[in-house]
Amino acid sequence: MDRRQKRTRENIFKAFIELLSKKHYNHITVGEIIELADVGRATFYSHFETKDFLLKELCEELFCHVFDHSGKGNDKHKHIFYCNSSSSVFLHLLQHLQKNDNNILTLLSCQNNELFISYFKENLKELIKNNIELFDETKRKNLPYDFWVNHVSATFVETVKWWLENDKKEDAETLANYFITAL
Amino acid sequence: MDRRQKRTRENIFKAFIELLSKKHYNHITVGEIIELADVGRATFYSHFETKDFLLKELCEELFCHVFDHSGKGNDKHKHIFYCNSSSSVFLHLLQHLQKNDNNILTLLSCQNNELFISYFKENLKELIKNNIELFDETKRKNLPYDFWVNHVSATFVETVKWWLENDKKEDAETLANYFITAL
DNA sequence: TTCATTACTGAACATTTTGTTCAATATTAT
DNA sequence: ATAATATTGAACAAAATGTTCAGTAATGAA
Repeated sequence: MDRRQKRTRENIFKAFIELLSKKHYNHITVGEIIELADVGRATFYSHFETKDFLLKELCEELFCHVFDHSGKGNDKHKHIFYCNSSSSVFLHLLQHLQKNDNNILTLLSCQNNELFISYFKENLKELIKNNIELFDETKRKNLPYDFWVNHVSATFVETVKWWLENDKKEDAETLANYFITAL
Repeated sequence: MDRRQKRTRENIFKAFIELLSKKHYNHITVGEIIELADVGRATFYSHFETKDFLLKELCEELFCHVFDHSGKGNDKHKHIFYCNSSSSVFLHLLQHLQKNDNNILTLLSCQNNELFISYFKENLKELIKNNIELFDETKRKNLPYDFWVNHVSATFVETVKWWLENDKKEDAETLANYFITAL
């Protein structure tokens, strides 16, 4: 890919994330994005059909990168679920979040976090499905599979949201305990 | 209140709900709303400052009505939590939902349900706080109060969402059992 | 280095949507 | 009946969207 394209794309993403951390998605205009990204209007539209598509591509790029489901590639992220207890799974994920890798924490904390929470949750579900045996066996057997996967994923997401809304006071271990206790 | 005002307001709400059930909030224009509601542009803006305010007022009117927290008024809704088990609480609420009272089911099922889910969840929290003793005592004592309230509320909401996304196949009793089992 | 290719620019443009204004009209409560 | 008030519709400015295109700059490959 042409260096110019990559640079433009990154500048737009960066500007978009910065704006998202400050104001509501609906009130961000293409004009603001291109001004902050310092690219021409025509350039923006040659990269992204609309603002909605920009959002979608940002989500896909970020979340697919962090939650790498493919068997290939390096093992940087795949290790996340190579644990033997559900609490250490949570710890690993939290540690990634705390470092604000790929600005995921920024996006999960922003006004429009529902947009990103849903991506986060969907990716979590895949991970949980692949490690379903780590969680309470009795409940798993007494509930529909989809329901249970959704519940574990939702509980995880809610734990993170609660943590974010309470100024991230707790450390990873404490939070992991809350998660496991609630489940 | 002047009959004209009430009628206009109701027409606008009705048109807005109909549009919300068909398309995304962001893509609904004031022009569409007033056309469907059959009111003048100036009239719309004399009632609601912006589309965002229309949304807010709709939410407040609907949810505050169903979840009547005040001690006064008739007992139509207050009875919801006059139960002696958490599963019958859930049954009561589900029964209300199933009747699509005040179009709440329509809104919780629409494309933008996050907007309404958050109102639903906040109102649920209040009800849960007032009936916290109905739920698992061990967990309640081992988790921060806010965390536990949020978890119960979120689990409830997720159960309803799961039900909606799976074409409402289960009956109220089955769903109540899932909720209690997960909790 | 040269050169063909490709991306970016910026300004102009049509179009859509927003939110306001106001004089004329219709409805309401008393 | 009438005074007060809500609605109308049309016109308006302002803002945002998405497109076009000729000119310029950066890039990768030879």
